Amino acid sequence: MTDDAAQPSPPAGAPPEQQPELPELLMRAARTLRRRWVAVLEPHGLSPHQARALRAVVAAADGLRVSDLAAALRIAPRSATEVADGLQTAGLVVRAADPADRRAVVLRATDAGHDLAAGVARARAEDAEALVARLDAGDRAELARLLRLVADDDHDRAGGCTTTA
Amino acid sequence: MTDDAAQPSPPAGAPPEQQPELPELLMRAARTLRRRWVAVLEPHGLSPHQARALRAVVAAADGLRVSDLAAALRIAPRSATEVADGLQTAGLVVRAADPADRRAVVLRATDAGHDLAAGVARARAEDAEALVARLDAGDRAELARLLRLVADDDHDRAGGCTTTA
DNA sequence: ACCTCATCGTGAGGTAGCCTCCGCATCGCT
DNA sequence: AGCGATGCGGAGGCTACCTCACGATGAGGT
Repeated sequence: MTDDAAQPSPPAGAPPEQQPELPELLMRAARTLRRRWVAVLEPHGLSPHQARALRAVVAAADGLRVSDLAAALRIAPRSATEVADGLQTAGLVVRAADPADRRAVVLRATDAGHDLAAGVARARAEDAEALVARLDAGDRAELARLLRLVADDDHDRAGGCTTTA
Repeated sequence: MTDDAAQPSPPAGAPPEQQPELPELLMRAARTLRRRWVAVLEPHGLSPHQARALRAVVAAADGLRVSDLAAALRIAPRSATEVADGLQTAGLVVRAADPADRRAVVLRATDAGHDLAAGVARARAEDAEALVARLDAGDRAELARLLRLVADDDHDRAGGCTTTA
């Protein structure tokens, strides 16, 4: 009777002994990705979270409410106020009254905000390109397919990056 | 009420844009994984970081120095002290004098610590198994191969989880 | 018209997790 | 010895979250 009870490592010598490694490998790849993403952001003076927020604001043609920003970032509304503060202090967004609802405040990207968002998007695309350049087209498609299988229970659609926990 | 929010990908633009999806997909899969990992940990009352720390302590047969814990967690030595405090408060580790160096403090897992670590490892393995159950053996091997290609510039080997930006 | 309740943004205050600077005991070397 | 280097931890600070409370506003009922 081989000891197979809750044993993380498969019997030595067996070829298929990488399953337990898979999750770790995935986390490692993700870590690599995030490290690069942070590195891309750094020269622009943005945190990953700020970058996500800026992207959301830029994407909203007619302004983004603070509460919508909170939803986009998956944080409490109160915390979104702080993120907005940061972006505003950096001159990337401005607050304006929502004509449709005087309680609300809409965030709108300034020219600098648009420029920075575009620059970041470009830099990020370049970096992503560099990263996946090691894979040929078939591999990319295959990887995408497999990742989709693993990730499909993730019901969120926020793009970009992970925020920590 | 405005459900505009963030638009993930603007289809208009550069033609060859399948790659930008890949990194995002990867991050999403990683997020899924981490969410599950946290869920596994929660009933045990551990944070991901504590779990990593406990694992490191348990793995060190003759005790782990605080500074080594810091290295394992990639945090400042001072911060490792705090992590150790948490584990000690939870009764999972004890501090003892290092017979070889009276400056040093070695952390040693208590029985409870060993038990909990074993339980967590089992739960995690089960969960990981459940997650990759969607893939057949060939897919797993393929995914592992592709992830290795993407992750190879990551020079650390810490398992489990990420945090920190 | 008015009253009530939900919603919006934010001030106040709290927590977790990290950091640096510093001090103290101890090592290792000369 | 003497002295710089090393290992922990106290003090204090930062960031990024959170909840609770509040004033202003919007929307619906009567």
